[in-house]
Amino acid sequence: MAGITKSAGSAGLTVDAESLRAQLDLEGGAESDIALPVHRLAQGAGRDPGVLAATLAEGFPPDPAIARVAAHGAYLNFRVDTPRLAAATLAAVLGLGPGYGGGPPTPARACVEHTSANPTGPFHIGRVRNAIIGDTLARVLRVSGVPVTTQYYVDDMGRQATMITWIWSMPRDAWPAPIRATVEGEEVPGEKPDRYRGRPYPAVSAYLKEHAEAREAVAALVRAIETGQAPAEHHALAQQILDGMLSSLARLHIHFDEFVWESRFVADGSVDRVLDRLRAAPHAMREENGALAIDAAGHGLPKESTRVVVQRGDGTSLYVTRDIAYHLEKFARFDRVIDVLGQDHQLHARTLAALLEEIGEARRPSFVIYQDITVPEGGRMSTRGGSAVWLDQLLEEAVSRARKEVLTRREDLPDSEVDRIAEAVATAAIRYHVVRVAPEKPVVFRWEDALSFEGRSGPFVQYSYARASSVLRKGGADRPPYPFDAALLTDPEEAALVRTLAGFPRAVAYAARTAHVHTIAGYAHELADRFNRFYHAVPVLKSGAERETRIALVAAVRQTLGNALDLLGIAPLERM
RNA sequence: GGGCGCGUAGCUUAGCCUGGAUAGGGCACCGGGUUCCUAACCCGGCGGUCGAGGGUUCAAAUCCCUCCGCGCCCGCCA
Repeated sequence: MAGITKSAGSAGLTVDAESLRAQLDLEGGAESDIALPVHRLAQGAGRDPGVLAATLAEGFPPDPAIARVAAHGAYLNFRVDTPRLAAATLAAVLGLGPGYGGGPPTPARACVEHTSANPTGPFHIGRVRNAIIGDTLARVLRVSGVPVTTQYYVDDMGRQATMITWIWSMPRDAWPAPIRATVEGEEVPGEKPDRYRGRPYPAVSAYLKEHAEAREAVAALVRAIETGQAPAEHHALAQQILDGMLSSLARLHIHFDEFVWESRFVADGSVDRVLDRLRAAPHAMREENGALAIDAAGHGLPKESTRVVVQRGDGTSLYVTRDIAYHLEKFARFDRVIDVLGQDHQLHARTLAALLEEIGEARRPSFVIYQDITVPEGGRMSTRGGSAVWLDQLLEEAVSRARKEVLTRREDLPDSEVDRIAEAVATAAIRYHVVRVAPEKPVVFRWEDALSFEGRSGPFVQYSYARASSVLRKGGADRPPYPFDAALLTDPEEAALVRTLAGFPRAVAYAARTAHVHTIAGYAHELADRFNRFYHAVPVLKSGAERETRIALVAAVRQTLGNALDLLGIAPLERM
């Protein structure tokens, strides 16, 4: 940087280092590691860009970090000094270990709320994107130095959960026939509770559409729950189904720090306090039947959704109102509040923000919105339409395929090890497949894509990690120290690998700043890819004087790959 | 109708915030590579009007406008 300003100075230009920095291309191209297009400078000075680039290259003072400067057309290309970069990078990776890529601790506490699926049945693929994005984001923020608490908001207040209680609190012979049919005949002993208890749900939902008296019964139950008169089994049913869903998520290495039950905000009076504030809000209005609404026009909501009802005519609360209470609590405990939401909740998010403004609350959550996972036939995955694929089904299929893959290449492993590897490979494939796409892009669920173990996949990264582990193992270099002489790393593949390694902290910082966690998946693939190329091009254990140094490089790759896998919630494998 | 998002080779995806040099991967397809550290790998090839049109700019996949197509939402559901 200083070199450029100096060179520009001797060429008779004054340049602002700040604006110059913004123009630098840090990724570089085929010819460079760092590039500077000089068009803008040339234009400002009324010079010819090509000539100016050449002049600047000529006048560039020697810099130990820069091996070579050359003008190429209107571009100034810098090649960094590989040994120097390698020395710094290897020292950082090997010195920091699991901490490489992370940031210093920061005091601002964050809450990441994600998943929060209603406890009404098994977890399906349509919901898994939320869980994977949310969990990955929490991991990325944590290593970036942010103290993160993850929360799962359990809706035990709404109609959905109430429908489960309604049906299960009735004696079985009192169930309407079409609903009863869903649990009879194919009842499986020992079936997961989410599956078993969720079985009647689609039928109940359909039944209610046709039967007003059943709808009224459910509404009465909602009122009872609201006033603390919930049937004894209400909470236990929700907990059972939740436990079933959580055991599936646990296989994807997704866990939560806290579970926040929605009913709490009704029970502790905070919803009432929110309603008091809403009643006093500038745009509150009372509907004919006693319902309370807010005219939220002027808060930037789309035209036809400005009248927001916050309390039903029968006095019961609504989801958005309870959500305000929940957010007020989050604001009291955390400095940053992040909600991971499907795009179908987009309007809810904006409504929430509008209502927070209505009651004079200055703070807002930030939202990570992702598009749905759809089925190939079109449309979202639906339990009722029978298009839902359960996460458990996907896991089962993935494990069975992974097992087959392991067995075709490893006959030497004990069964327990095969199982362990198959499970790890299966979850890697699923997590990677879901997280690799930018959240704003829609994803169509296809079995063959979700179960891919090669190319741009989780298992590919795991494989590279296992390969690096194998090299270290065979080289008798399982543990530090890893002495190295960076001056020996002169092969182009080594240089490229070092540059990729050096880019990890930047990749993590970017993901943390933008919540675009899919970029970590891209980085992991890039590093694995570079390592595989290096592996094929350059001998490690069979090399001569470079052996120690290359072993150190492999150790650094293994460490960084491991750190990236950890961010993705994927288990590293020493062998596979 | 309104709001939000998306549209990049046969399929899939990165890049868009912060405009720069021949738009980067993967799958599929074609051709190679294993007496050698794990072939879930590597090398080469094929394949692109970056949805369409206009504008801004020395320079547009990227910024602005219009249009087209697809998805979601517009409940006293969550």
